[in-house]
Amino acid sequence: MDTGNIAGSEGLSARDRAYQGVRAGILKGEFPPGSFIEEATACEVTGVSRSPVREALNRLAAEGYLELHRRRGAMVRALSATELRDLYEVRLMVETHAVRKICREERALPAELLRLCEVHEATPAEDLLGCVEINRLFHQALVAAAGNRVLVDVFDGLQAPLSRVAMVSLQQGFGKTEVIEEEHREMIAALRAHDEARALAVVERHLALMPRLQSALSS
Amino acid sequence: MDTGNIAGSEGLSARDRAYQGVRAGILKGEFPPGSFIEEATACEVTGVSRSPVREALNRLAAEGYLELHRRRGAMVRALSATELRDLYEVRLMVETHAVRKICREERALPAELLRLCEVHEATPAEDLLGCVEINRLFHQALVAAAGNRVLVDVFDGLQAPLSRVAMVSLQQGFGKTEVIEEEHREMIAALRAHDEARALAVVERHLALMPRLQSALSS
DNA sequence: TCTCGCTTCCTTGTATACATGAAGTACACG
DNA sequence: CGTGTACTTCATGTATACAAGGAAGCGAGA
Repeated sequence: MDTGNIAGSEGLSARDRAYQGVRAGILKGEFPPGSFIEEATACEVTGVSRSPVREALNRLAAEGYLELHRRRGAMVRALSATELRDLYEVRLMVETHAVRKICREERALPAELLRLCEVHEATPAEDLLGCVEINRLFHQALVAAAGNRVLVDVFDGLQAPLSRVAMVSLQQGFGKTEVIEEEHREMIAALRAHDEARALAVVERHLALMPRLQSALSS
Repeated sequence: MDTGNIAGSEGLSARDRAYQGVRAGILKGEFPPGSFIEEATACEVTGVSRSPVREALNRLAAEGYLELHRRRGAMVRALSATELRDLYEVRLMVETHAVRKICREERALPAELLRLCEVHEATPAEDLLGCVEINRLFHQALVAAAGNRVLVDVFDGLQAPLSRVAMVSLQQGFGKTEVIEEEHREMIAALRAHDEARALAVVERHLALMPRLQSALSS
């Protein structure tokens, strides 16, 4: 039953191994959109039995990676252009709300935001995965600064499907990482000054770049 | 193994029976907030085995009813005043966004909205569950009219935790159902006229009533 | 009597066996 | 040759058996 110990799987529960294994397979394109993942297949790939695999598939379905058809199995969902647009519209709504709240209530900015900028600057542009993660953390911290836990949960829920295009986005050369970092700094400055109009402008400009990759969606 | 056939459970999968059974227990207060629900208990209550029960508990945890502690079990979550406020803040954000979009893009209103008003009028005020459901459907249809599927998903995600207080809310006498229906009609009129300011005012007034029940939250 | 440690039990986590129902195929009939 | 039906097969849905870890209770020693 030992499949050779996936790196970093020490101490993780079988369910988490199954989740990460299947998720990675989807992200890498080993399970192309539209294809069905049978439980037995997921078991072989991840090296765990059906019980944890089923829980993992359920979770992946809840996060939008899969579509569960009763007695048919788990189909890998394709991200349609429409859905991508909808996702970014909601994301813009969430971040806009967060920024407005931060400015109006003059909330203190967490040191985390500035720290992430430093980390970003110190990260080589070649490290795509690293930049994507830092960018995600920045926006998450921004939303968290609004002080609404539910809002953060909603934002996190959007991240799962968006993570599927984030890497593609950067690989395709959209959103140069230096530009992103610069805009993050500008955002911090605007928020510090409680300049709502300017902060909103930055958010809109920053997020407007993303949906362009609709054209790169054929994968 | 036959526990006497819960009403309306014909044809439902064991997982759904488990889900509805445990959920009903939480809503009815048979599992008070803070208490732990053991899998074996859920099995006895719902009459299914542990496999579907586990899936049901996972789903309930994802919806915010339960809090899963590793190797400790499923604790019934209490809705704190803070969380309730956060939920309504996000809900207001979502509905505001939907209303703005409907007005600006001059979207057609689905006949569903008006139909729900008629149904609401025809429903006796004593039928609390019915009124709650109609109200939920109205707001869901309103959000759906914005034409963003992801937005609807987010809205639906808010409903699960809010359903726990909706009934209490009406029982306590907040939000007389006639007032609610009248405001729904006013909302429709404003949207028809693409009167953004008026529609937004109605939304805010309509939702502002709800968080008052924070005081009735001790249950 | 209090505290430390061990043991035991009970819970969750995981694996596997069994049931059920659907989909695909092959054969027979029109 | 096309179509319909019945059978076979196989994936999912469900139940149960096994493993492992933690918490509570009990006992012994200080």
